[in-house]
Amino acid sequence: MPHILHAIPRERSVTVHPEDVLSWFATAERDLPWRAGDVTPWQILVSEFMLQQTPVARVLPIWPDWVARWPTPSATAAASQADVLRAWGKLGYPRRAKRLHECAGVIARDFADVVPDDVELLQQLPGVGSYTARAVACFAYRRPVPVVDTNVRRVVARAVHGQADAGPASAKRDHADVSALLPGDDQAARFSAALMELGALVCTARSPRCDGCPLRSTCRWRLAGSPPPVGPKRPAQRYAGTDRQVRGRLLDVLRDTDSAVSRADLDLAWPVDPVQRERALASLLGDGLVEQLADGRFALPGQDRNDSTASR
DNA sequence: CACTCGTGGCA
DNA sequence: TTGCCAAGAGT
Repeated sequence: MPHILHAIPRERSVTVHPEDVLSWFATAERDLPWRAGDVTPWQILVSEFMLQQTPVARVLPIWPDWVARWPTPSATAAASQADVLRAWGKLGYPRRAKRLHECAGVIARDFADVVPDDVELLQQLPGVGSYTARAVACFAYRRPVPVVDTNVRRVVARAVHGQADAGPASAKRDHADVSALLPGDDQAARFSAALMELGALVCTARSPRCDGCPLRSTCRWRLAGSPPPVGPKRPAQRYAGTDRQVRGRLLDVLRDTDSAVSRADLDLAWPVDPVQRERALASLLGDGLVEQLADGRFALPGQDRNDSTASR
């Protein structure tokens, strides 16, 4: 008997008991609007697009208005890209808004306006990667697939591997890690939501609240004395002065007006460095987030331009 | 694999 | 103040 036990590698012994996480979740779950019972798969997909690299608090004021205005893929696809970009506002990474618009068109045209429930099909949609495909399959269709986001990877890194933070993402290993924890029955989907919630509320990147953690008695990282992260940390990404900031400024000008704007108007948005400004504008045109009209002015793609200032 | 791509809040 | 970070995807 002891012989068998000793043959089990430490890494693989159980440190996460699903029932502990689920009972914690029952009391700690946030009342997020996209978790309500009458929310459709499409509306859940919209929330996942918005939540890609964007905090919940910033999505909260945008999502309800968005899904009320465009409740289905076909309704979304029928909107102009300009209206979509304006409704997206300052959520950031506006290419997501464009991909969401494209995604709506594909679902409306190729899937009869019904969001697929299969991970492989979902992942072929524009803007839908491994995480989002699994999140929709799980949260919208209750499929028992592993859902691995940055929160889950951090919880697993700590509780299972005893490391302060997760290393670089590795789809195969990450999915295997979570699959090993998933309760095999109809609790799997709820468990995935609970694991994400635990990472978001308790097992946070900075100053985790271990006192309130349902895993505190078995967490390998805690049992090891909460050692600091090992290895080199990636240099923090800058924003001030980057092309991304310039793109943001240019797009901000175009979102704020119903009419097309001249190149001189765009110059005002980033006067200091014309070379960088032109590079940013070119990249926005290349991304299809901005278009240039025949008269040389610029506008969000597909917007109505019946403005009286148009030169004839 | 490494890099780009927004934005704002918080320690 | 500045650095860190937030339900990633695409190239």
